[in-house]
Amino acid sequence: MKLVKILLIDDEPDILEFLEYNLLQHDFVVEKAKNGLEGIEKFKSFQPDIILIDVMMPKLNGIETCEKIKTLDNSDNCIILFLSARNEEFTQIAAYDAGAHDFINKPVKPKILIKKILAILKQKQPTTITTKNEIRVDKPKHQAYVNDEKIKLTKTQFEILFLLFTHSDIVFSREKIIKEIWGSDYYITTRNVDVQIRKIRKEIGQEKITTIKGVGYKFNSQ
Amino acid sequence: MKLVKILLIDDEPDILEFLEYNLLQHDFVVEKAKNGLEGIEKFKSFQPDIILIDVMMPKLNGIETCEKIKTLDNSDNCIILFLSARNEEFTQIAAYDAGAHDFINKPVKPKILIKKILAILKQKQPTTITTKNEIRVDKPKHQAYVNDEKIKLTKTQFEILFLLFTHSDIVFSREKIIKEIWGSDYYITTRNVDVQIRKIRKEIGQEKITTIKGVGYKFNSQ
DNA sequence: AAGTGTGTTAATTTTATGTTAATTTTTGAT
DNA sequence: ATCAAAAATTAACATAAAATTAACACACTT
Repeated sequence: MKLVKILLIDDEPDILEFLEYNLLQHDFVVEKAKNGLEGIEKFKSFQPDIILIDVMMPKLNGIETCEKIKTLDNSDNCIILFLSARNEEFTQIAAYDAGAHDFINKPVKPKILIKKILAILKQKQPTTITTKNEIRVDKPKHQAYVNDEKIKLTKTQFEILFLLFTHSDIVFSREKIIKEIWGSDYYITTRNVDVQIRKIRKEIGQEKITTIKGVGYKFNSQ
Repeated sequence: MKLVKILLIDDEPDILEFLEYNLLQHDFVVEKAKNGLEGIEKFKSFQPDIILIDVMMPKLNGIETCEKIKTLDNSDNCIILFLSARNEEFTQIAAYDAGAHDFINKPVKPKILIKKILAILKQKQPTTITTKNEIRVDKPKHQAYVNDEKIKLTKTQFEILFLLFTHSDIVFSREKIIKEIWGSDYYITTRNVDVQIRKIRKEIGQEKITTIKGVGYKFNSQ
């Protein structure tokens, strides 16, 4: 199963530690941020599946941070849960308006928090849509796009593109590609990879995949 | 937009009235049940998108009712929210274990309830009666239409169409289709799926369902 | 200029799917 | 309980599409 990434944003170090401790008991991957700005930066680099964010924070509060994150790429794939000791009605309404998925009252009860997260994950449909420059790859739909235009790729071509795309700038040898796509005990000529790469390039543009002579291929992130 | 059906289960008539009043302000379709047994019956006939259920009820309590509903057909498409004055930890954990999506403390604040429901609906994938291009699928009636004309599909064919239709553009492998329609411990040849797909295509048109060679089938949203 | 690695195209092989018909199972009526 | 009809399932074969290979061209290195 895919690992679930959770970003914690809270100005109180004790709470961060407490939440992290409890989440780590359940194989979640956790990142912490101690204020809204740091949270926004961590969101960009970490690309969490779920954010737990405190409402009351100095400078940028939770709701403002949430609004900001909602304007960023891939925020649709991310669920935002608010934490707060204040359970006044207007705060909660503001949180939902900002795009919150749910509201959790402090003090947080770990068992309930975990249950809630698991319930949410069960609901959440798989997406795995990743965007980079003008290319977009959607695994469940088995569809790649160039500037939002669908392109035609066969199964093998799609899988090779997906592999390179999700590991941008990393060079893959032909042997490595064969191993990843076909499996380690499958024997085909490396020239086959060239042919598939050519067909992918034809669809997404020549320059997107670079050949490193004597080494292999890589997808360029910019 | 598609109408959202909400089933209320609570033994206190006042609360039923109060909830109904507030939900009707927002174009939800509401049904009421005054105990767990009635709730289960209403679930079968009404096929709600969301259930709001009280935990504390005489005879069949909320959690027992929830467990029962979860064993019925289509319960996967239905989100269950618990209402309770008791917010003890063990009650909440039992509720989540029973398949609850969330837990709402009484007294219910209408504005927050509405926000919460809207947030959930935004997350939720489409279900019951949905229309896409010229196709329409009506789950309770077990009937599909092309340009408002009824078409003839058998049970299996309808279910496959419904599965693909409610997850448009997402590719389903034959194995996945078998698992979803027949169940995970049912063994039939994958070729059977092809035959059923052929019959569906014959009714709704060839081009509505695309074959992704080596992967599976998908319903095209446009 | 020879050697190596890659690009490209076309030919070939393999595989997945489409399709039909035959068989088995289920359903529903009497 | 029996039978007929409908549906589900399988089997067999045809066909189209994709994967794979082979062959050759080209660029670059030494």
